[in-house]
Amino acid sequence: MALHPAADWASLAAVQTTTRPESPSMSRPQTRIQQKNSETILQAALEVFSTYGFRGATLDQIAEVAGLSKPNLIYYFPSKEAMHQALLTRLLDTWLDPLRDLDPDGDPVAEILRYVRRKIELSRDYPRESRLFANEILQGAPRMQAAIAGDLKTLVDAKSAVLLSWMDEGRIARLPPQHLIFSIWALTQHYADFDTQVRAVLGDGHDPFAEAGDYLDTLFRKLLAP
Amino acid sequence: MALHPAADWASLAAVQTTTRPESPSMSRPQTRIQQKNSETILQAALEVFSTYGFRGATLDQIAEVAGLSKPNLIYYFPSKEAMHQALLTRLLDTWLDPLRDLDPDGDPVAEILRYVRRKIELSRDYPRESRLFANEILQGAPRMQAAIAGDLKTLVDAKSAVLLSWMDEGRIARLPPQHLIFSIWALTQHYADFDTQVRAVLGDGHDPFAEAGDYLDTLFRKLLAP
DNA sequence: GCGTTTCCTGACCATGTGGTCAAATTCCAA
DNA sequence: TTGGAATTTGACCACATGGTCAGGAAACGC
Repeated sequence: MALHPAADWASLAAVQTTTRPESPSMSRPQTRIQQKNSETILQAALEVFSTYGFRGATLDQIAEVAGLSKPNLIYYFPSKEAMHQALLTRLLDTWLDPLRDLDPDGDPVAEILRYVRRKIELSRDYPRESRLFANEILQGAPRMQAAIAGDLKTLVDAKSAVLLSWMDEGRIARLPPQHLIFSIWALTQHYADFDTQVRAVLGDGHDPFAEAGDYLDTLFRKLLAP
Repeated sequence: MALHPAADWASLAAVQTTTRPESPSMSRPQTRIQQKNSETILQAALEVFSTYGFRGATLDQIAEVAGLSKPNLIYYFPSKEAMHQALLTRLLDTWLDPLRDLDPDGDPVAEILRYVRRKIELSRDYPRESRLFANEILQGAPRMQAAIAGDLKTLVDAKSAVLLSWMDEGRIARLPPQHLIFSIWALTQHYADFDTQVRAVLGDGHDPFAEAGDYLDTLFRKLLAP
């Protein structure tokens, strides 16, 4: 008799700004149908949210893309809000993983270039996720404030310390570490978020992401050279 | 007896994807009241559109921000669409001006750094405009396709040629010129579009735009050095 | 096969939304 | 001061939207 079987409420706490009092922590089993349909719904929701933002997206549209009825969506997720939350939660991990992997014991330039490369690959392979994130931040991060000021800031602070130590050792140029990280985000996500513009300006016969990979490799090599 | 007195239809043609057949090109006079109110409305619309995107914005919200009644909005602009168009049209000029000013006869590095500085200032002083633009492109530029593939591409092509000639003369490093331009856009607009994130990560006691100005100056100096 | 749980949907509802309209009010030149 | 034009708005409309609900259809354990 469990309502909204697929919604993994426990995992939402991470992103939620206001804490829910209850969280029934219901029957976890997840049947195969549940697995499949909630995934279908999330993919459709990602498609629509990433294009129109939270307010601009409609359940009817998501239902159409998912090929399911509107009440069926609500069977799996209690609300539009919940779909959005589920997407954001999942997104944040994917997004931060590459930065987490920055190895303090590795070669500084190689580590940073590897991070840049992985971020470009994320932009190429998951542009909708990138746009979903961009939409959320553009709107002032109303549903991610906590995660940004919390997990994300903590991680950036930690990695900034690593960068600073590399700079102190003279292994890379001395630069404001946070802004260095911002520039990696800006440059890589630009190719996903502004894809339309990039392609229109480049015209035909270009592979934006391949070119971006080379260009950014050069850029950061020159920037980081002590 | 002119309806929608403030809407400057002639100027909209530039951005419009589908060409309007008529365009009455009505009485241009523009009374002081018209001037004031249409400006108030556009400011309010900018505020709301830039935050929620076109579909996420509502006339009621815009009316509330403008301090005017909803029918009064429609008295000045025939539709929500028209407000959006008016904003985009105005925006594009402001946005491209600094790039237009890139002087082929000036000192290459100085010219590019000046462009970067002006773009950062735009981000600092007109963040809403930047976000409006970002929102539009994120959604696939449904209302700016023509302008992007037209005016903007033309301008970028022209300036790319200038950059290439500078590279040929060995005055700046050889780089793909379009991507060089993209990186200027990405890095400068990031500070307006992702302001929330930037501030959350930096924490208190920072002046994001001032720091960005210095950082980007360094970045492009190193990047452009032959 | 059968009872129970899971899954699905047509019909519906309250509210929000873009936009209209007739009438009221304000502005301004003669 | 007054008459016509410009400006403003309350009331309204058709439609879209998020979400509900009662009941039907599959799926599953036995």
